[in-house]
Amino acid sequence: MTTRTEQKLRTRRSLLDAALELLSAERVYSSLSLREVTRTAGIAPTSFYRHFDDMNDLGLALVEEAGLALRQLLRKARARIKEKGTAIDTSVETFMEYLINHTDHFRLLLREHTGNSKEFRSAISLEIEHFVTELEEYLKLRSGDTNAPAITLEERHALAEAMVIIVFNMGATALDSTKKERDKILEKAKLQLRMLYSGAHYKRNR
Amino acid sequence: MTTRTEQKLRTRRSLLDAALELLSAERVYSSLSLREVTRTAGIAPTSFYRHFDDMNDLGLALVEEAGLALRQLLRKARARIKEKGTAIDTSVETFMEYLINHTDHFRLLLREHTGNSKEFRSAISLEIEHFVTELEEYLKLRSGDTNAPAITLEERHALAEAMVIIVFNMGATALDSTKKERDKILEKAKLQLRMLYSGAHYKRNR
DNA sequence: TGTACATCAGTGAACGCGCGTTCACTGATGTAC
DNA sequence: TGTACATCAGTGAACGCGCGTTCACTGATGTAC
Repeated sequence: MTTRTEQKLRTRRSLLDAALELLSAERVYSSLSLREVTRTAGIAPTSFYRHFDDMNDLGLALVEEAGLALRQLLRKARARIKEKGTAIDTSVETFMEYLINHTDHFRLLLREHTGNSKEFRSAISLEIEHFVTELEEYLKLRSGDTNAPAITLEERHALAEAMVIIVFNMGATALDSTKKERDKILEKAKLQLRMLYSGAHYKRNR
Repeated sequence: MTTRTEQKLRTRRSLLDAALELLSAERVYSSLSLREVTRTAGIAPTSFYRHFDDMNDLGLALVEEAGLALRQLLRKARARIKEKGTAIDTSVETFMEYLINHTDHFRLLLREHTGNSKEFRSAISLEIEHFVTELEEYLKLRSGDTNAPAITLEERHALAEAMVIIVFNMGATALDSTKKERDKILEKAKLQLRMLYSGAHYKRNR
């Protein structure tokens, strides 16, 4: 790679990083301004257009990165479960670990699900749906190993979705919490996931 | 009440309504401008200050109204359950009914949980927590009537919270859906709630 | 290797725009006597 | 009931500000020969 191309990529990176940095508890992506991002990145406002069409375009690039982190997380969690065997605990803990190491990207996924361009929202929904589908398949595969009663396809989908909703909600809450609060949030989420899992498999008539 | 006071209240109302109207799938509260709201309400920008300190102040008034709707919903749901007996179905259906009749207020509660002033976010969290607490107490009361095994206080809290998360998530998804999609979303939520409920009471070791 | 030209990331000036907020005002409504 | 004064919701002009975007430019890097 030539020097010029490398430099361009570095500038692009600093724009992405600047946007991530500006996202915080108080700020929502749609409230970031182009000038603010270039200011934070240390370049002229006009240079922005050498890298992205507009702020929406930059946002989509960030969602893609966040999706990448999410898929990495899935791989990591699967590997760990294979090793340790405790599916729910391991998953939730791995999720929390990623949350802490990729706080800014996760912020985007967990809370920008609303109020941006249609394209932006769909991109995020897609990442989340992918996550649900993966969990669904994992549950299906796993159902062979365990002696739990089989469940229907529809039930499995509802279960996977509910689990993801709980985990993402946990994530959104944990994002702006202290270490101590996070541990409580983590334990609560594990409990809720266990309720869902066993409720899905061992239903009773009320 | 004097004519002048009545007129002032009517103008205030039209400001609140204008803000609600401007909230939609694409817009987030923090992206609304004061001038835009006054324009929609049909008054001069400067008149805004006769009613609210700033947009944040107006937002808080809206959250309060939304909270009121939420408490009404709780009362209605309780009354209906007493009558019909099917707790989960009735609750979810009542929620959906309110969602449709108070779409704009619910939009605020369901998705402005993030990215506004601290005061604003706390106000919304408070309403949601109130909802959780009410559900918790209902579950406690109900536990006497049913022959389900007792659960701990901690479990009951986690259960109530998870149920509210699922219901609110259902609401957020339903907000921008067609009637047909809404019915599917409704049934899925019922299923997920049943999983939670029975999982909480009839746990098994995996 | 050296030279002449092409490319293109980054720039600074400039634009028109909508914003929040202030201010002194107006004129209808309300109140005191 | 009639009059004189007080209140105050709503206004229009004006402000300074940050915004997104355009444009012609510069000068370092890359390429052809």
